[in-house]
Amino acid sequence: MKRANGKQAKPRGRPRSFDRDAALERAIDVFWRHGYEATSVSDLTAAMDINPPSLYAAFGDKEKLFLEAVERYEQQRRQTVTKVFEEAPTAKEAVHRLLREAASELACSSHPRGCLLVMSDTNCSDASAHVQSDLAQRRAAMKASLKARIDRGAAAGELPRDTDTAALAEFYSTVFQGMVMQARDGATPKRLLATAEAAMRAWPRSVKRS
Amino acid sequence: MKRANGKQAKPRGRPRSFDRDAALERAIDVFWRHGYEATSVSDLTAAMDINPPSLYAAFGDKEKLFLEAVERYEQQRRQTVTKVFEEAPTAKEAVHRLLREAASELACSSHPRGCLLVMSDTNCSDASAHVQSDLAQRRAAMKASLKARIDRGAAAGELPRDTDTAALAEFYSTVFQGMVMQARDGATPKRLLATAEAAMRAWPRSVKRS
DNA sequence: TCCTATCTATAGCGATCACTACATATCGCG
DNA sequence: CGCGATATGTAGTGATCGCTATAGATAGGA
Repeated sequence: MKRANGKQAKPRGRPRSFDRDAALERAIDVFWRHGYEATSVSDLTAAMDINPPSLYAAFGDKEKLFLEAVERYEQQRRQTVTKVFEEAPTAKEAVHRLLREAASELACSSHPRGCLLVMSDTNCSDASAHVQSDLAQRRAAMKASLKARIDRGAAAGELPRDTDTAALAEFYSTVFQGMVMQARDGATPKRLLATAEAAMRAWPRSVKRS
Repeated sequence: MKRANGKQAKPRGRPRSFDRDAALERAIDVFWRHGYEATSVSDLTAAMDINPPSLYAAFGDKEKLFLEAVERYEQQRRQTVTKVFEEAPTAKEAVHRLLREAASELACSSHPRGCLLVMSDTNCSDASAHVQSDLAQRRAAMKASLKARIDRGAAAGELPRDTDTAALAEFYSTVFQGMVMQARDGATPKRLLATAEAAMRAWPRSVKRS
């Protein structure tokens, strides 16, 4: 809004007395734990250690804060996924690494369980329809990037010619979202990994003997 | 509570002016759409076409009403699943039918999308921990009955001897929960069916040629 | 008919929701 | 220093939350 030309201007009034980035990280943690609607503004101000007016001045309102939290969360996720997709030699290996990474990450003890993008999309009233459609778009984008990586493998001849890559991408997205729910229900990284390995058995096999 | 001996006693006071079962069905529909926390008592009284005191007299409170709704919902589901498990000749066929039935049911237009047991387990505050643990128990029971059917097949020699049936049950539970989320995001029965078929490719294959 | 029991509708309880008016504090600039 | 600008803490706004006190309505039993 106010920073469009110079990289750092000189703010005129009283300076902010808290670290905006650190506060946003705290907000991500709370939203990650409870989702959008179930997180109250007083939950947020308590976790961020600021008062409501500071929150509203710095982030707009609860919805804008959430969307900014989601954006930052997903930037980091996107970085990981992109790296996995680029470094894996084949589409199968890319999916395999993605699910293995998910198995260890979804039940990691250093942050809340599950995925922020999935934590807010059930148990919601009509009031948050705008937030819901934003999240749905992001999930669709994730599925699309998975399909793009599979298509690359298909173009390289890694898959049977009649493979439905959209269906394959949807299947592995489904497995991922299921793993999120399992992690929420207390699944260990080990059990999530077993599920990931099982899912890889569904990878299309060539008709001719390999 | 009050009806323990005779099958139908003669109530003394003013009779209830609404159909308790029909009202419960309406409540199931609302909870199914929005989950537990995101459904307000006024949402419920509006849908059930009664006033708050009638709701509280007939069902206790919002939590008891939800648990009763879940119980009725699951009784019906359990009936279907039990029938599928008993009639299918093999464990593989049982799982296959279960996923196909889920594909058509989760995106059926005659009721809300998704599964009531899954609709309430994200986006929730600490206040509903009791409800959450009830739902978690029910999901665990569903997974256990799936494992029991697979074990029956394993005992009949349908599976490789070293098969981890618990992991297999967990994998197909994961796929089911993922399908619930996909249905929430607008997946059609056709696409859900494609995902179900993909999941069946992960069924363990015997080492020796069949 | 009157009493008790139960259900019904109205109206409102205290608590919490997302959010903000207001006065005060702290900065750059003149 | 004073002045405008921005941030801060206090203390609240009206709306909604889950839930209920109360009084009137409607039944069976005396």
